[in-house]
Amino acid sequence: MDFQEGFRLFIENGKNLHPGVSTDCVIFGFHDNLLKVLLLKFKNTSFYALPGGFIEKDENLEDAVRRVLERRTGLKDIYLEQFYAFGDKKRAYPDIHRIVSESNSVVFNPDNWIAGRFISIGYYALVDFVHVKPTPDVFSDSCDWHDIRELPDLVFDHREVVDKALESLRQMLDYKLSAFNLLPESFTMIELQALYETILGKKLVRTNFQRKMLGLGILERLEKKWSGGAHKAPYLYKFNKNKYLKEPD
Amino acid sequence: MDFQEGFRLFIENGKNLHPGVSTDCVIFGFHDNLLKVLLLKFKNTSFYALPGGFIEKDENLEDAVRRVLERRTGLKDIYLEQFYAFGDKKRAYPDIHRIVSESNSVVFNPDNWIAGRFISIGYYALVDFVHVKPTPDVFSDSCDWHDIRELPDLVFDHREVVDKALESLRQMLDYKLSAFNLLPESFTMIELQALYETILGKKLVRTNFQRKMLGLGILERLEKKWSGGAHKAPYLYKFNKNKYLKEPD
DNA sequence: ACAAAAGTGTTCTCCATACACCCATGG
DNA sequence: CCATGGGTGTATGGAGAACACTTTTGT
Repeated sequence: MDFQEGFRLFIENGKNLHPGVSTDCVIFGFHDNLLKVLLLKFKNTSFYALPGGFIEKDENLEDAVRRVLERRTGLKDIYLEQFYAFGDKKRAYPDIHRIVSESNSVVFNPDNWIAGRFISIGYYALVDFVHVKPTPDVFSDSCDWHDIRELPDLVFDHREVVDKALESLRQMLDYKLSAFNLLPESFTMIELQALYETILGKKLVRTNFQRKMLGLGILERLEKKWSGGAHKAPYLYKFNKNKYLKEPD
Repeated sequence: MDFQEGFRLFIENGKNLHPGVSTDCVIFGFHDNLLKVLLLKFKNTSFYALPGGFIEKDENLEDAVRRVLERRTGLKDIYLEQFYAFGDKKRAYPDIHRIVSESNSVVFNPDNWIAGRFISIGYYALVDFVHVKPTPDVFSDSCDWHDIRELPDLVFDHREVVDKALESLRQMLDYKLSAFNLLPESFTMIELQALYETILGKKLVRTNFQRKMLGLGILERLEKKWSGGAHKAPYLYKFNKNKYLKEPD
């Protein structure tokens, strides 16, 4: 489906949506020791934006977010945290929607509901990079990972949304032990440490980090890995959800 | 103004409001060593509810909350934290609105916008109990403090909202040092400790508590207090905002 | 004198940090 | 052998909890 037809259907569907509210998703992934965020680029523009969407009239807020996530990543059962509701009165962007529309030969009506103000609920998601199949929507010509330290300019207030998401992620890292959701099913200690270092933006001492992680009693050691390097093969670990659920609170 | 006229005007004003979104305010106060919450009781019913409201079309989300807070408490410049957005699809309560209306001789139209679903942004506020003048709105015959441990049944999902607010308050207590907002300008160490104990729901050791608080370097000691008891008068302390702003982050 | 408030000292545990060092193993 | 991974030991410092004890001061 092309942009024009997609836009027509999208706007028509407005009457089936819960009014006044949108969602923004900061989807974090981890690859090559870099923390990445999934961004869409609007067709025929250089406008980058976070994935997001709207809530259907008979749909739970979180389900609406999961629907968006599944479409952009191909994944169900994603780790998700709500982190903030953005409610500034300036959150209406008719100009951007107009430019995007006109860049795709669509005449934009400024009375269109999409041009109005939305209060947006921000969620961040943690996904296993290798399982994600980034999938653009009809309005985007790309859906790609971007290093969080080198994001392009973002439309709307999405830069602020990303910053707040990262801040929340950092704060919750130890408390919710959510980092494992960014790794594959099995991973090495070195990989886990690299992930923590990347998220927190600082070096950690290997021995202490390993003691701490193993001390949590939530890791299960599997067999060895690799036969590539000229050295000892690292152990593989797996996050044990059962052990995690026993302890906290 | 009576309920009927108020209701008519309120409903008419719907077109000036941002659609689909409401706000809920958990206003905490501290008195007689009890943590209290401000509740409204709908006129001629036994329905208790949190103060809350809607956002005007050209109004910031947080400003909308402050507008409600000022009307219910008489206070500006209230300490405020957003803690959660409630987005369940079942958040529409036509029956309750109908009963409230009919209890006040208003014929309720189920197509009325107020009967629809709202996504509600939850805020908690911390106020100085003695400065608050609880003020009911046209739909309420009382606006009163209630001990958080003995709340009456609440309408809508407001019980869940209160619980989540208290949880957030507890988590943020040390991090944001927000408890001082629940006390008068000046207070004694004993009062401060009682406040912490009430919020956290556990006893604290006096000596350690005082060392910790004084060690934060954010308290300013004033002159003495009292001449009531047959004993030494306690010091009065004041929260020093300047010292607080220097340290954190 | 008494009672409440305030302060000091000490001990323990737990945790994070830091660093030195050893062992294992695959080529 | 040596590079990498994995592990132990140990010292330090800080926070917090527990408790004993002293000092201050208003009536």
